[in-house]
Amino acid sequence: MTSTSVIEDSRIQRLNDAPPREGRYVLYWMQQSQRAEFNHALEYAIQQANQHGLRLAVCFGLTDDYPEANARHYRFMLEGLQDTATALRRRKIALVVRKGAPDAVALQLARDAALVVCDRGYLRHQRDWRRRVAEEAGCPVVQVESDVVVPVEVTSPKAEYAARTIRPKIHTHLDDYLIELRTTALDKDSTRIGLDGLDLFDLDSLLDRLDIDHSVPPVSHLFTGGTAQARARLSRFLDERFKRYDENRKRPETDDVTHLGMHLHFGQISPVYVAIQVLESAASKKLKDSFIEELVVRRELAVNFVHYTPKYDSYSCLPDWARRTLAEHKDDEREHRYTRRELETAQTHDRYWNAAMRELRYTGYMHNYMRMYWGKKILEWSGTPSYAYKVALELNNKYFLDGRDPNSFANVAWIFGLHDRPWGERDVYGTVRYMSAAGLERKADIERYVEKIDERVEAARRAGVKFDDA
DNA sequence: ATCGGCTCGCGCAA
DNA sequence: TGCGCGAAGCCGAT
Repeated sequence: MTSTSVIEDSRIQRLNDAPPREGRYVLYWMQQSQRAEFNHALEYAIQQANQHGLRLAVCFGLTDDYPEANARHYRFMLEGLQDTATALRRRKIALVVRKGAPDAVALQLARDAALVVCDRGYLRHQRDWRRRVAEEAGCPVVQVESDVVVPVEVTSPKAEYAARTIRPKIHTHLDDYLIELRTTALDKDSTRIGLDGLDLFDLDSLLDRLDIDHSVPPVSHLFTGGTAQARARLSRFLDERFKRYDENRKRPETDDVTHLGMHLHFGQISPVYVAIQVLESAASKKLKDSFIEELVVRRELAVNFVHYTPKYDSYSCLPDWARRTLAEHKDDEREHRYTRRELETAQTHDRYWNAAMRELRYTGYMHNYMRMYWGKKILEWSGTPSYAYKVALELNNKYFLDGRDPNSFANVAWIFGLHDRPWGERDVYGTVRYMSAAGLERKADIERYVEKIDERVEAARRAGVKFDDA
């Protein structure tokens, strides 16, 4: 691994052809990569500011109608932004957070900018924001892709069929992209750039003033947002848990996982940084390989999916064979049927499933292995597969701290056959992969998982996590 | 404990 | 055109 301050050209894209112009500053419109370190967009913006002899402004648009987001997500994100504002100040940069639609905030501040730099998001609304800013800014807009290891179009020009088809494509490029990002010092002190923004100091009152859904409470007692927290989690994982990662990934009663998904979702830590830390650790090659498989291959398969599948959030995103077989079995008799409300409040006959749902509701997280079982049973217990898909995706996005991530859409669709292959045919599922409670009992100490969740729910309640419908 | 079949289609070899 | 093989499994046979 080499050390360099050069940012790979393939991470950088011009989003319009507006001519250069005079301006008071270079603007970095931070929206996805919410961090002050190992952020290619930020370093690129600093380099541009230095080249133009200008100061740098960094802005963030805080909208109160982000699709499906609620107080749980906002709290975690704002904790991270607090952290990021402090870290930027140490680099002589002010973070200007303004209330409003992200594209509108970026355009306000773009009026006095010579150049706008933005980071990259792959969901429909994230792309729409950037398209509008590119069309209306009146100055060059440059997008820098910093939240994947291999840029999405470098990996592949199309929607990949499965992990096995994207895996070799990603591995071909890994060495070219797993490189350190050296920081560049900003020449002109930009601490007092004279742009007013929200005060992030008092998060409670800021959250109160936002017109958002408060029915899902924050889970700060367990998960606090921010780059510092993310780094601490990573180093604790590497020191204490990584050695058991392989054997315990299918054991939800353990906690030998990173819990980095939520930090990656808000861009609070870079996947390139995480991968480098893991590869430089003393662990065995086998462990490193299985970690890279999750962090890079599967995560970037999800990015590939949402990027190249216009309807990534609709039942029609499923492969033909899966929709065909599920349609053939849609009238099969269901042994159990539950309403969305019964599912949401964890009132089924299945104690394991209820524990998984309660983990999600009260902690904002669910063990990776239980996510599969959780989704498969929603398919099994719903009237139709397309309704099951809708319910699974909605519950996922409402309660997971990292809901609405590309991974959310890929993981939920996987339940219904995406990126998978057919298996033995049975009722309701057709040839879509089935999972059983017996499998959990065989592979894990599932009773201990149920006990662990009972304790965790109790702790959450003591910390003030409460629901009106409970 | 371990193994093969289940069942579809991609991607590569020929 | 044929063939190997696959995002995390299940089940029954041995």
